Amino acid sequence: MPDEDADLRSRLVAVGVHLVATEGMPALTLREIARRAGVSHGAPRRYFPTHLALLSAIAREGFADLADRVADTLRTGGTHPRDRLMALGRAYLAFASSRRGMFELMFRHDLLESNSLGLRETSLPLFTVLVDLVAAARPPSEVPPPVVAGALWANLHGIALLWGWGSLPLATGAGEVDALLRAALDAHLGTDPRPGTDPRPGTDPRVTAVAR
Amino acid sequence: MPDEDADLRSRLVAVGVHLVATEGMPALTLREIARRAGVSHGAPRRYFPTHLALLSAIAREGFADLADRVADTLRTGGTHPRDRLMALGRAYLAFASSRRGMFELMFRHDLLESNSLGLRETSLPLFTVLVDLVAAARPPSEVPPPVVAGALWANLHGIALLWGWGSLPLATGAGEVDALLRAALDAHLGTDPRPGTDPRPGTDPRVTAVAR
DNA sequence: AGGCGGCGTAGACAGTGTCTACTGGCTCGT
DNA sequence: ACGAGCCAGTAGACACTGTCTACGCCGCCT
Repeated sequence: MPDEDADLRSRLVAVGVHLVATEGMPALTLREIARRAGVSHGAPRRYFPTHLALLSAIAREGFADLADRVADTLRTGGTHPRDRLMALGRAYLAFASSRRGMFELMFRHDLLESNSLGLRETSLPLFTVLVDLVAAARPPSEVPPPVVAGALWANLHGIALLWGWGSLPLATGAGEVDALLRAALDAHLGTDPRPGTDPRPGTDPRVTAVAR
Repeated sequence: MPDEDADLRSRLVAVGVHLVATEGMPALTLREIARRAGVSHGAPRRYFPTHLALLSAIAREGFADLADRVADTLRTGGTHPRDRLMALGRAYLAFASSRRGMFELMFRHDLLESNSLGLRETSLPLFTVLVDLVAAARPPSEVPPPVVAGALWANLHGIALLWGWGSLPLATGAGEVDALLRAALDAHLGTDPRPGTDPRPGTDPRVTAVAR
């Protein structure tokens, strides 16, 4: 329930965040948001010149949320870069599955393409975190860390998508997705050289945190 | 220019294919398609109960096109599974970038979620091709080929997406994307053991089956 | 010949995003 | 203290969209 006595601008994006979480992305109508905010359908125009601008503001909130979750996960996670990367990946996938509507909204092409909205800038700090972790977790190589981080992110995002709409026909369980994630890490960073870490997929009890 | 004297059903999807290629996905309005097909806006309802059904038919055409391209690429490509996988990846990325609107349409969540449309079944043969190639290209391991293929596909799809809207801040050139693709292959299959042009002995490319 | 069934038309309806004309109330300058 | 101006929000119009329903028209079959 969004704050009642705040300026309309923040109330609108709060309503939007609440709405996309409960009703899904197609419910993010300009008029519906205005309705739930208790104003007429023309009111948002004072603060957002177009519908996409409002959606972008809501999506920015989503990026902030994701960044917070990743930060929390990294704070409570292990110290080894490998573990931190695994935690980051899990947080990413958990976000994609629990906040599915918001995730869709965040990566809508027509939002990202309108570069005047600063969405790319919003998603960039997350990427730098990933780059740093990759640089720390990987033995030095000739291929620069940002490329590896990009590939890893692409992999992560692809897993989130394909898993999201169930088009990974064989790896549908949460544990299998975790295996997929671990495989991705092994793939891009080389297999984990640490002894005592069981590389067998599916045996990690922390996996269940990802399930919807 | 779609065929003039064909049954309306195929004319509609032909118009849709042409339209999404020239004007982009938001132009795929039911009324606009009907307009370009020279019929009234209610006519498509005879053949497609809803707008999404028509879009799904168009998307199916896209999947068929992608399968054909992949088949062509595999036919003219090298014989080593590694080369074939690289060609497949390039074809996938080329499709995603040249037929961008169609690519968006094909992977729209609301199309994929309506499972009664058989889209998942349409995209499955492509996946099996990938699985076979992965099985042939990779040394035997305890992690099953479908999982590796899934991870590879996720990686591929993620690259296509992130590259598509330019959110891979550092790898924007076509050559760099190719490097990203090669890195993905190295990552999921292990680094290419072939030194130069020397084909690896013992691994015969036994996969020639193609989709459709 | 006549009925009939399918194909396409035309219009209504609710809903959308954008734009414009218009208030009501608040602040601010004099 | 008081009128001017301005600004947030209202209300309605407009061109769209997708869906639904009632209606003709043409050809086919018995």
